[in-house]
Amino acid sequence: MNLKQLAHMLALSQTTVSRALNGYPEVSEETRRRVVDAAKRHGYRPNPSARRLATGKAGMIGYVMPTGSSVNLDPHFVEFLSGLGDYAREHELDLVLSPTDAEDEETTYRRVAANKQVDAVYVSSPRPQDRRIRLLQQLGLAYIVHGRSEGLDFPYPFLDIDNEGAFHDAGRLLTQLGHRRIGLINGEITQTFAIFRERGLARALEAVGHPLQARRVRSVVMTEENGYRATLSLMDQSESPTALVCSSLMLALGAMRALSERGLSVPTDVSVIAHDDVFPWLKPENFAVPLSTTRSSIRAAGARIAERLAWRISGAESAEKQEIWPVDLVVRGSIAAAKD
Amino acid sequence: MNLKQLAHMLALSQTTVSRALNGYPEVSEETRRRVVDAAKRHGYRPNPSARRLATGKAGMIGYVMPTGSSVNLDPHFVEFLSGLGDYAREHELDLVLSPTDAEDEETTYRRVAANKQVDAVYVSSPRPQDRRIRLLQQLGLAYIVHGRSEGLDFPYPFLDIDNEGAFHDAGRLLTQLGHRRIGLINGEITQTFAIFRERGLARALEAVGHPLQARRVRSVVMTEENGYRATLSLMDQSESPTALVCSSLMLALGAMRALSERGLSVPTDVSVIAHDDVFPWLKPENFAVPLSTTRSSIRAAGARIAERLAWRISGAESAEKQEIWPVDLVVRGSIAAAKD
DNA sequence: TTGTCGAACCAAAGCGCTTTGGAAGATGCT
DNA sequence: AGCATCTTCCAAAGCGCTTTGGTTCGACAA
Repeated sequence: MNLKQLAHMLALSQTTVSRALNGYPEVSEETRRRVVDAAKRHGYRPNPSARRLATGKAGMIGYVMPTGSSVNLDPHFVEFLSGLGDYAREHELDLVLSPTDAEDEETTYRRVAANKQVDAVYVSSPRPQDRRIRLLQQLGLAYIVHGRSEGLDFPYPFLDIDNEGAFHDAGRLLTQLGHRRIGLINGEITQTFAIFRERGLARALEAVGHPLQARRVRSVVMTEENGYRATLSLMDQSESPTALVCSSLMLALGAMRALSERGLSVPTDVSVIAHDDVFPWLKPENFAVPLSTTRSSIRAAGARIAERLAWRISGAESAEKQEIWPVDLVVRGSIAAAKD
Repeated sequence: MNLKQLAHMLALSQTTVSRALNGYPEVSEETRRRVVDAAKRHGYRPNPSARRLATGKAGMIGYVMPTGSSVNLDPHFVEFLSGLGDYAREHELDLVLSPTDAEDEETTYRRVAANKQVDAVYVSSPRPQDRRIRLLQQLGLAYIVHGRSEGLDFPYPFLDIDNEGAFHDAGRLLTQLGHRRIGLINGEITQTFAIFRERGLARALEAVGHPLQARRVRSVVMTEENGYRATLSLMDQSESPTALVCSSLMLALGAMRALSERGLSVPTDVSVIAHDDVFPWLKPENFAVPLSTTRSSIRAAGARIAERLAWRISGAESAEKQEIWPVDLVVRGSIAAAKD
């Protein structure tokens, strides 16, 4: 069933039917009712390709997805996607994933923009001075960044959590408990979120006159194994940390394993705080010792991004809206006062 | 830059340019070279919407993605996606995710089929007599199932791993080690993969005259917490299992926590085997006690599905090809001979 | 020389929608 | 009655491609 057939069946022109369906005013209410009714009855659905060709609007949002043997999409992505889906589902918004060679994202962004298959894209895991953002700006493709870049000389729309504040608060709490030797097991420092977290923790330590020492910081891809290794390397130093802050639950899992392997107990010997993005399948309260966390639902962020993207497309949102979410600090059994 | 402009600039008709670009024979080799060359130089890219409208071919593959507060996309999905991306990237194949209310997937499938936005879809987490498969068959939309259904009266294309064989082998190994009381912590039994796994384990136990007891089986959503709970409930029974088989690493993680909480050590008191879908961020060899696993890369499956989907679209593959991958059984420290 | 055939190219008709630029008829005002 | 003004509808022109159904021209055979 296409427009032509529907129009013919109603003895109306395609113009009128199209307008009736799209809510234009040049149609009498009675006609509109008839049209809408018939469309529903016959299950008419405008062909999106045709519509897109005519209007240039796609009704889809995109994501340029880095892949390749060296790249691992991590589980955060799927949670984010869930959130995106939560919103998109209710608006019949589809999501287009364009896989790309991680080394050459630019080409893919250009292709996506040229194809006009999507109205807007979101960008994740931004780095300082992120080239993708500059490129999108220049290509004129609508976008929103999940996270933040830094050092860009123009305003760009983003949604981020207060990573700095979160890790500052975590650090402050630890210092209040008397900890001075605090270790940080962070994500890759090329990403701004990691930079902000380190900055936050450093600020808290400075406030008590014990700057964060570089030798107590590790920046790694956030896997269990890396958490384990980083922890070992931190604990095997002289003057080892009395507290550990981890950037993800995966890292914390590895940290816990390393600590127990070294015969160190949590929180008696070492306090641990980790950032929790809220996964349904692994919860900090279920760690052998319930884990204190800075918590922010990445799924909620996904839903919010989808919503803003939708607004952005419809022109209801400015291209410069920046949004920063506060982060909860949830105290559980994994922290205690420093021994010495 | 569109076809018209390019054609005009070459002083050729659109027909000829189109044919040259698409490899039709009615064009002299010299002309073709000129055209291809000019197209490349000017960065001409056919507008996909227009092409789609004209041909009906989309050049994209789809996935109807259940979402909603009650649905949790699990981390397997992201690994699968990585694999899909590995292949798709090299073929400029995009992936369209259509989020759907989990209660009403049918509507979404119909929409996807009607929209003709994608040439084919893949179906995951099939159940016995899966209605989606029947629907797709009837809608005439090309598809491949990741996993298997059961009890369908027509042949359908799928890629599955040998879940039955894997858990049979795991069970047989355990029985060979003298275990007779074996517990199974499975995924939701509505899914065929879980059914096959239970079947495999049951077969192995029957072979030694000790049928799998229903009271030693749990079927749960595969989270750490559920693994923990299921393990507790199994171990707190009289005649508790001397060995545990888990359907995922997440479950195994919870199982390990439960066992250690009960003061049971692995493998001395309890042997453990789990299925490993191969995640980069959590590896069985890195468990406190290295975990024996049945292993099959879900990422590889994703890549293979993408490949087959591409063939399917181009008509190079039959609509009935079924493929079953063997599963490795990897022995590590978590299993030992039964004590009694 | 004429007729046939293949190679190489082209004009134009879609694909299914939106949107521009009217047109017809009803209504209001003087 | 005459004219302007809405209201409501329509024909047709795109959007950028593919594909059908030619046409033209040179080569070759008779």
